[in-house]
Amino acid sequence: MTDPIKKIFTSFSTELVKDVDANAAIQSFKTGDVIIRTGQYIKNTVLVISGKIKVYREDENGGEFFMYYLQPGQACAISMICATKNEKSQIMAKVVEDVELIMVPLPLMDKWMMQHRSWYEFVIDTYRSRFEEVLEVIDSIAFRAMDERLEFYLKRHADVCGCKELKLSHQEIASELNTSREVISRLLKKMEQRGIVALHRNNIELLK
Amino acid sequence: MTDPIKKIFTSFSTELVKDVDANAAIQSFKTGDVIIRTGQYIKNTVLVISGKIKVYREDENGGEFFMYYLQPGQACAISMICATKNEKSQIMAKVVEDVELIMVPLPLMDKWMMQHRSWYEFVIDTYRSRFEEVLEVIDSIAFRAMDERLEFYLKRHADVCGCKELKLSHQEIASELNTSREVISRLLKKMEQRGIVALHRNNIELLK
DNA sequence: GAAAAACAGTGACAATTGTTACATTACTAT
DNA sequence: ATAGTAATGTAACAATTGTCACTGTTTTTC
Repeated sequence: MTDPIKKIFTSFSTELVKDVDANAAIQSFKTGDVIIRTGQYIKNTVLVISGKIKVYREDENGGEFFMYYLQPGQACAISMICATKNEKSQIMAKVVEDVELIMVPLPLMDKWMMQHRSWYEFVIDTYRSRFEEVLEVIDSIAFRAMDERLEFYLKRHADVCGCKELKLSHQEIASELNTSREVISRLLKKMEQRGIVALHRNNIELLK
Repeated sequence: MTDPIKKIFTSFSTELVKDVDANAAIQSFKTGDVIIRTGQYIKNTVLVISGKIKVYREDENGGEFFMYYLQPGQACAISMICATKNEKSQIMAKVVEDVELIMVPLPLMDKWMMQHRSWYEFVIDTYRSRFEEVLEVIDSIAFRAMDERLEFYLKRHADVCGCKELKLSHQEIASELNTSREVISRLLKKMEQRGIVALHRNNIELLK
């Protein structure tokens, strides 16, 4: 197991990798699985070895607002933050591509901060990059209308999947931007007319 | 100087207070001063002794979206995050009530993490509480219409000032919610009709 | 292969928010 | 006291977004 950890979490020191290997459990989830629900207690810090996870903020009425992706080599900042205080999860995380996760038990997360410089830096860097990502999300909702938010949304998805073909239904996009399907259909049509996308069933092709 | 630090940052250990006292500079700012601008490099972690600061996210067109307050006993999470990586500020911070700040130089922020357990916990707790606050902000914009956002905004301000009389102009509120004054005037009038507020010049009185 | 379910397109209209334009009121400074 | 400025009120209209109703198409299921 040491090898893949070393490969994916390149900044980890040799001793840290050993410690991870010795103490952390590997867990697998399938596409569609919900790893953490809002309100659940978090008992582990989650590191992603393979696959993809989408992180959402939920509201009382069942709304699921998409915030960001978690990818191999990354960790869930919320799980770090909550873990240290044994708090409830403020977010919901759903698997969108089968994942293998390293589950680091709560006490170790804390202990390693003092023992391993590279863990400390990884954690701080995770905080920083997530905070920045969340601030960008705020930008997009606070300063932008739905058409620009949609473009921002599609771009982020394309970046993560590394391709121009997004396998998303209009309904799915609408839910994740907290609007209605009709609005998304309308805006996508306009984008198609402007030559930015080509629309197919369950498939949006980015042309630029 | 030791005394006020001890009093305000109650979780700090005696040794930490000594270290802060010996190494950190105290700096004062007046109401209206901008402490950090977007894009500026951050060289210190900022702790608030007295006064109040408002933290904003800016866009290219001069929009200033209000995110949260910083109050005595709190620290700027962004300044911690950026400091460790010597990054540019992603936010703008404005004094709304004369402040005294402790400026902790970048290298110490890091060093103390290893040396002082109480500093470590303070930093982690700052991350956590800011992250949670920012997630709540996302809720309010992602899931709520302007009328509810306005109520949320007014409530937060009342919580911080600890009073029912908010000294805010409609224009000010509009800027901080990134909408127009007319919209705010309109919504406030409706709230007045519902008996939630009483409107005066530069003064909104919360009735419930 | 027929029925059901999921996906997408679209027109009509409602509600909310943004914009323009101007009036009125209340403070401020000299 | 008066001129000037800042703050607020408000009507009318535009633009965006949300909702409803209905259509057609593709995929899935039995």
